[in-house]
Amino acid sequence: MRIGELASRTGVSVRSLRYYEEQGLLASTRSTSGQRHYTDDEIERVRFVQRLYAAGLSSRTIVELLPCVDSPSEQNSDEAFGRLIQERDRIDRHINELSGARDALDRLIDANRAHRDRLTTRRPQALPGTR
Amino acid sequence: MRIGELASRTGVSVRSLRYYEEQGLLASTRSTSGQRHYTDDEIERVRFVQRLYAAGLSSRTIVELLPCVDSPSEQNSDEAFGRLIQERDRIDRHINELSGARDALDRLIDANRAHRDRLTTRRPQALPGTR
DNA sequence: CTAAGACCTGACACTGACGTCAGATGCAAG
DNA sequence: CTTGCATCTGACGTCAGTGTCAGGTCTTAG
Repeated sequence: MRIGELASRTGVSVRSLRYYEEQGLLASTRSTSGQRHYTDDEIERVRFVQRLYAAGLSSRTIVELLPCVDSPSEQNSDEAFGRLIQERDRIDRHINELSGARDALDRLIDANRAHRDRLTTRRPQALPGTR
Repeated sequence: MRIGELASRTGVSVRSLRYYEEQGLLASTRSTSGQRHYTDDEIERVRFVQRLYAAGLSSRTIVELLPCVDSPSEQNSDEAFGRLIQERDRIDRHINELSGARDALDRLIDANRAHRDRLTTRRPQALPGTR
């Protein structure tokens, strides 16, 4: 398939796909005229990359752990494997941060809701004399 | 305290503190010569803001829900309260995304470790307790 | 008083993933 | 063949939080 189809099937913009290739995240074969062609496998690849992006990894970091993705059977450089572990742990810590922030918001929500409820129980739903 | 002390006590750069003020996230009183002065309360405020930044909220968004932080006892605009709920849910969804990514990395780690173990079982010394 | 260091404002630089535009070429349909 | 859309490369724009520099003022120790 060509780049437009890959874009629409993954929900990723054409611009981004070209960027991924530029960063070494995505490969394509080229027709004689220079147009990119992809196999269905690339769909998975794009989704995987998207997922890591969403998890806060940079393209540089993703590139560094691609050896573990593309040939886990070979003895990949310890560097790549180390990155993998490192990023997993970073995500773990990030999840904890987010949980903390969510809890803080939850407390705020409760505090605010308490006051709101006091209003709405006295005057059920909406002020009658407004306007 | 002055801005330098607030910076060192929160671990946030002086530049950032001024930026926070510019964005309406942080208040300061000014001495006659124009220098910023803070009370201890601002330490908490800065940490709160940092926490929300870490959770992916933009300064604009944080500003929008500050009414709920600063005066939860008043009936704040539904808009601010709505934002609060909305951001809480966004964080929740983000946590799920991250969990998915982490699981994907875990699977990769296992796959790679399997091959590595085959090497390391021949030559002991391995990674003993690396989960 | 003086020197050093903290602080002030204002401005520009940077990063990274992408949007967007321009100008050229490719390709399928009428 | 032509028309029109897809694609190509290359370049510049964006956004947000922050670094950093310049040129000036304030504060405090000695």
